[in-house]
Amino acid sequence: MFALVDCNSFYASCEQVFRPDLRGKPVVVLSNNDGFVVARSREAKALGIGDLQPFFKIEPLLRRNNVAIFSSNYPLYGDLSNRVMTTLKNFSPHIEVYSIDEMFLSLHGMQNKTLQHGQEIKHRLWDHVRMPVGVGIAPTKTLAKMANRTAKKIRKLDGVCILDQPYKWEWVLRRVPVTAIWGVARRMAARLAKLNIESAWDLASANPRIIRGHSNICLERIIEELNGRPCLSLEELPSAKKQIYCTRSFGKKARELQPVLEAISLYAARAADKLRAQKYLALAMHIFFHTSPFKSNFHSVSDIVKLPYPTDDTRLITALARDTAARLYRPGHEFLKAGIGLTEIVDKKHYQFDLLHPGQSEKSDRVMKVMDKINNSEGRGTLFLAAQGVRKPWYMRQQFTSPQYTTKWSDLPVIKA
DNA sequence: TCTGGGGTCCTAGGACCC
DNA sequence: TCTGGGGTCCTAGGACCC
Repeated sequence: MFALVDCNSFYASCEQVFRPDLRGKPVVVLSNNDGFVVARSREAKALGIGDLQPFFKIEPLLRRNNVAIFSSNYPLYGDLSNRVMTTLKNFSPHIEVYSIDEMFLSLHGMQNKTLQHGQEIKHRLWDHVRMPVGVGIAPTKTLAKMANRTAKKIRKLDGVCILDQPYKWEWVLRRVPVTAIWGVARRMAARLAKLNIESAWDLASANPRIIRGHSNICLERIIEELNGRPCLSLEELPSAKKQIYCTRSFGKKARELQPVLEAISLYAARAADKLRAQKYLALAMHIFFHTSPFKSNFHSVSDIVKLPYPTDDTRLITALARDTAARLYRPGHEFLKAGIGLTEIVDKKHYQFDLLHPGQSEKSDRVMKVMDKINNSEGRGTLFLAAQGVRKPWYMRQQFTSPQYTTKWSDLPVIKA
């Protein structure tokens, strides 16, 4: 049996942890650059605020209804996510962290008291972290996802849903469209509709081989999983990243080369930081920037360049990223977004170096080590390359950021006596 | 004025090999 | 008359996830 624990409106719930005055009130959290609504408390949903709505379009509605608005505060969310995970480890030795707000647990050998178990998980997370969650329990991950969704939709279930018998999951699957299934979205649904498959149950009772002819192996696995036959296993060890991207929209559109170069430099440095944290080296890099796709004359440039040797040196990666960006840049455009990706990455420890090429110098390693040490102890961005610029007027908008309550000494909440 | 960011996996088709 | 069979690797593009 698998349990899927999914935090309710995770980002909004995180903001409420240190603002209990906002409990029971409408709260929304915006994406980077204050672009979209990415999380809504239940009360905000009740006001008719949809998911992924552009902020500028719904701002009047939010103001009118006194909705609490927050920019994304990832240090806070990441830390609370870790606390949720730590608490869950008391319930099962086998946990997969699927995303920042979702964890799968293996409940092997606990078949008989699953409902009680689910309730305990929910209550403990509220007691320890003040995090409201839904719990779905079923014999496969796909059904556990469905159980979780059901736990949140049907109030009577009180946040916990167990689908441990075929008649139970048949009841649910008959009542939801295929798009309610994990791994089936709009485009797949359109193709299935042509085969007269509309409900999740239609898909569950279809012939996997025939469906595969119309699609791919993923959908065949989904059918098996919907029938209680596990195809997806618990992945306890997070797999190493295969590519590392850092990309952002500009807070103020870039009309000149300078802000583009500064942004590219900053994102190159961030990507290199992540690369070193994973103890990997990069062999190639993807650089791109573009204007708004919502406007006419959409202009987009990109290039993939090889690094001279496998490296994790911020200085080398930044220099090449800047040269590439300068080469791609054409004046006369208002750039909306820029980014870089490290696309070919290899394990630093096991990489076989070229016999005739010395590769990255030890001096480079030492410089990067010092840089990381300072930035880890004094805060990110304490030591940086001047190429990133100092004032950064192009940096993303974050008008409504809450304090980093749990990860920054100066933001620690103060209790008044 | 104003629309996120960071990933993964799969397949088809081309290039190339013996 | 008339041009195999089996395989690998790479890339672009599609689809999906949170």
